[in-house]
Amino acid sequence: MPRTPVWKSIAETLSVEIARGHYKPGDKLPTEAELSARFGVNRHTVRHALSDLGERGIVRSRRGAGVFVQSAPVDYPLGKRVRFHQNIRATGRLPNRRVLRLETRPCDVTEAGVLALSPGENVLIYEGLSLSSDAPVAHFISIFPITRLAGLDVHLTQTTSVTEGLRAVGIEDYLRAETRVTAERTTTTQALHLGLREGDPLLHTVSLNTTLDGTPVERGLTWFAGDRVTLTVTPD
Amino acid sequence: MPRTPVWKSIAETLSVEIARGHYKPGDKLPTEAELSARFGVNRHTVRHALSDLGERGIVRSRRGAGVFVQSAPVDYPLGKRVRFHQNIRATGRLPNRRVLRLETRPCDVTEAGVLALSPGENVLIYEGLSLSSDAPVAHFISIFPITRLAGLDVHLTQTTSVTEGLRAVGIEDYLRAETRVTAERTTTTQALHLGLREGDPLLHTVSLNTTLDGTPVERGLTWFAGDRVTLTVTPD
DNA sequence: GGCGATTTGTCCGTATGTATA
DNA sequence: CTATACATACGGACAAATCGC
Repeated sequence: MPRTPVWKSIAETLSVEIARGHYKPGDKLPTEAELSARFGVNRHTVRHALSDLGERGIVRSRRGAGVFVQSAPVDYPLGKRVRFHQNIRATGRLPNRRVLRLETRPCDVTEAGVLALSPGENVLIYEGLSLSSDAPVAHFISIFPITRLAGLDVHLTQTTSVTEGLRAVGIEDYLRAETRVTAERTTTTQALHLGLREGDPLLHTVSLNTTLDGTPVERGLTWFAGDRVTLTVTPD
Repeated sequence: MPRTPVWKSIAETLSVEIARGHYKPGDKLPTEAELSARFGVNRHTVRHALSDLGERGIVRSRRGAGVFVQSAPVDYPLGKRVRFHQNIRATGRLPNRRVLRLETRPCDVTEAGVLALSPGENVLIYEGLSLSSDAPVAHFISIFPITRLAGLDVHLTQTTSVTEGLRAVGIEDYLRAETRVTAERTTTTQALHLGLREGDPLLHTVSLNTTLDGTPVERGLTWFAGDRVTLTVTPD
């Protein structure tokens, strides 16, 4: 059983403290000397941890000045309305999407049940990456009941916003009916897509969006990079 | 009369041992080689039994790692009121807690801010494990403003329910003001406590409970075993 | 701008445990 | 079993960049 290296646990500790907001973007971390005193290790070991955080884009070091927090996790509120573009823009970042797949195929049994479709009815599969200022924060697969949303596939090739795509096919508003959250490990391909290392933790959500009258419009599967996103729940 | 296949009786034996709690959720079963030695059959026969258990969702095998008991994850709703004992009981399991620490110390700056305390005022630290039918599902640290909840420490030695403890000091009801969710990896000690392997993913929540008039009564840090708990969010 | 203290970057070396050929 | 390679961790020395006075 391989023991986890000291430098790795230090990197994890610091990354969590940054994620908690203990150190905010732009803040200067303690000096390498202070950190090595705090963790009771050699300065080189701290440097190893810091260089790891640097590679992940979490901190950046400036010789003679110090090590500074580069990026903090995005706060991602789960409320009545969950809108990716809005959520990202609210943190002062630029939302974007990279499409990996856009295809139509017959639904399976669970999809039929969740989306209230007849067995074999077609669904639109929309898979891609969610970017926040060019940094990938999530891998998503959206499943739409295309038979009720004719033309959505075309609109999704023209806009990166699901909300806009739905509006173009007549859905003015929609609500988040349920979100289920679990923690998972990255698969190899997800690690590649999200720029993580294999086995890094992910927040996996399974969600259902419906129209105001309760008709399902989207089943969403999303894998958020665990150290780049904080889901927030605030009952109204 | 057709005799029951060997693989089927092996599957039945293992399934009973899991149900008895001999192997708890998250536990690693013996290797296929060990099992084939134990039952005196070929490894392929054991594989047949394990694949049967896998199809029934009782175990899950991970290449290169082993075969693991895959309990159905507990649904854990995050709403206006979040109550551990109620949530677990609602799934037909038996809730319990194991106390690791119960101590009073002066609060730090973040605690003072969150709990609306003066710097240096005392807080009660309540750390332990949350169990669902004896299987550990979470590691928690609760921080209470003990100066406003005199006697809570005594009551928490007599009940495992935070809700009951708070009622005993006059808090009849309390609300979940906010929950923040991130994904992390287990530390070595957490892996030991939760019966997970080092690096396994955790759901980490940071929460705040307040009285009806908004006075903070508990800051909670909780680490849920990622594969044993599903947090559910349903806006009212 | 100059100067010195601070801080990171880079190099030298030593020792240990683990995996692999 | 030996030999080899690699990752980890520690210790020290000095160069280069930065910042405050």
